[in-house]
Amino acid sequence: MDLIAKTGRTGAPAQTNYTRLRDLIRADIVEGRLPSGARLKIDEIARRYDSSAIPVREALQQLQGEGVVVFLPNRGAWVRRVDADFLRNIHEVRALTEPYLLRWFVRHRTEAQLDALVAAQTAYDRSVDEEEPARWHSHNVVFHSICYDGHYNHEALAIAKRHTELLHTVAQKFPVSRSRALQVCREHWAIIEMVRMQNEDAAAAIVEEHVRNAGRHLIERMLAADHAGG
Amino acid sequence: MDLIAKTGRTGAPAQTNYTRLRDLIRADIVEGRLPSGARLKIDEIARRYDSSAIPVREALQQLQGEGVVVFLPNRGAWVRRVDADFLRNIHEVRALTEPYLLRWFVRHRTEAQLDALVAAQTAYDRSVDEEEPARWHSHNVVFHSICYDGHYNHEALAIAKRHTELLHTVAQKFPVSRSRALQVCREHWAIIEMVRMQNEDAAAAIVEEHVRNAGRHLIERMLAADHAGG
DNA sequence: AAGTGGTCTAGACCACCTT
DNA sequence: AGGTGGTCTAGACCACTTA
Repeated sequence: MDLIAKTGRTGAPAQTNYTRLRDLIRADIVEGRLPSGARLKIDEIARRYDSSAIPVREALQQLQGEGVVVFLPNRGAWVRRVDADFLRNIHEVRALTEPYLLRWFVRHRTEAQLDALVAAQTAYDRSVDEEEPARWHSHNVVFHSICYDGHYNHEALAIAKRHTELLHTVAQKFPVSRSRALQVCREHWAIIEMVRMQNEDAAAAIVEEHVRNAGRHLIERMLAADHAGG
Repeated sequence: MDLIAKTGRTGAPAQTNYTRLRDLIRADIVEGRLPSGARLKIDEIARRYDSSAIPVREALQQLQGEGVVVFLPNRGAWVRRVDADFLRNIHEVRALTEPYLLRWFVRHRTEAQLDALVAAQTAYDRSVDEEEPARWHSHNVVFHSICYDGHYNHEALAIAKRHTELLHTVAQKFPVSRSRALQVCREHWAIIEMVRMQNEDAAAAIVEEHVRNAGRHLIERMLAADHAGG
């Protein structure tokens, strides 16, 4: 009973305590429950998730590898602080990798994938009208997942995934404006059109600009909130 | 005495045992003393570096984050196995990031940096004539370090550094042919010329081709060695 | 069904910060 | 000097593998 409660094991465990903790802590960081810059005291976290020091440390080490946690030897761990420079940096990398990833999708997409993309974007459109800003972003994630998930280059995907996770933490805190959300939808439809036409170069160019716009908007939002005294 | 021997601490320690182990193990992997695919048994490694289980595990977790070690929960750790697919994948990413990194260097280089680049390449030229193949690669690393090290984008640099490390492990095992080394030198001189002329687009185009050539050659060498029964 | 080796617990140790 | 909290040791535990 205790064991099941602690490890979440139901009967077929190939999961260890530290992988479980890693996933829980990552979710708490990505969703903003452990905010940017928060100190991660080992005992505190161990109590929070009903565990102990070593598995917590291992989880944090893995998360450091993913870039969401920072360790200072003998000084402890923190949630990585995301500032404007960092956002600019990862958007410049995204402006390289996302066109690259998209090109392969344009060449190898199936009709079913195209349909899924249209459906996802239709849901996004509706979300902007009907849901609150904090929920818009998950539609964005879905849209890009459809484009990239099947790519053969797992190293590039790992980089993209890391960026997506880190951006999620910020997107929660600084949701896009309504006008930007509408622009995102237009950009997505433009991408869909080029995917439909199998125009690889045009699709790549649009998504590159799309990423740059996203970066600019997010940084503006963050700086505005900071100056307002957030 | 024992403490100093164990931790390498001389009097001003801001280093922990696991960071020391991480650096030692990484060096052993990168230099090929712990070969691709090797099983990393915790107790064995602990004895090898005169330590114990927990610091070894932490070191290995960090190295997993860097991509040179792979963990399977409850199954242990291995030196990441580098195959042809993996090499193709990271070269495709490098073909994106290196032109990006080089562009900034072309715009912001100093005269002193240009001189350093010429000196480094001159040493490389000489090395191909005078040193054994296994030593050529370090000149390559120096050349690219000069171009990239000052870049503001630390996230892009981290990606590049990770790739450089992983490639070093393979470069040790499959040194380039003499003819390819000579071609590398020509490509480097072409890059230098464009850096001198501050022709950003041309420099980017050359380095992209340079990376693609390097990837092709390395994969060919690896496959040839594998078929020969490596 | 025993062995191997990865994982975790409790508690000691010790680096760093504050007073 | 004392306190906080990160790091490490010894040993128990337990998942997975081989026979």
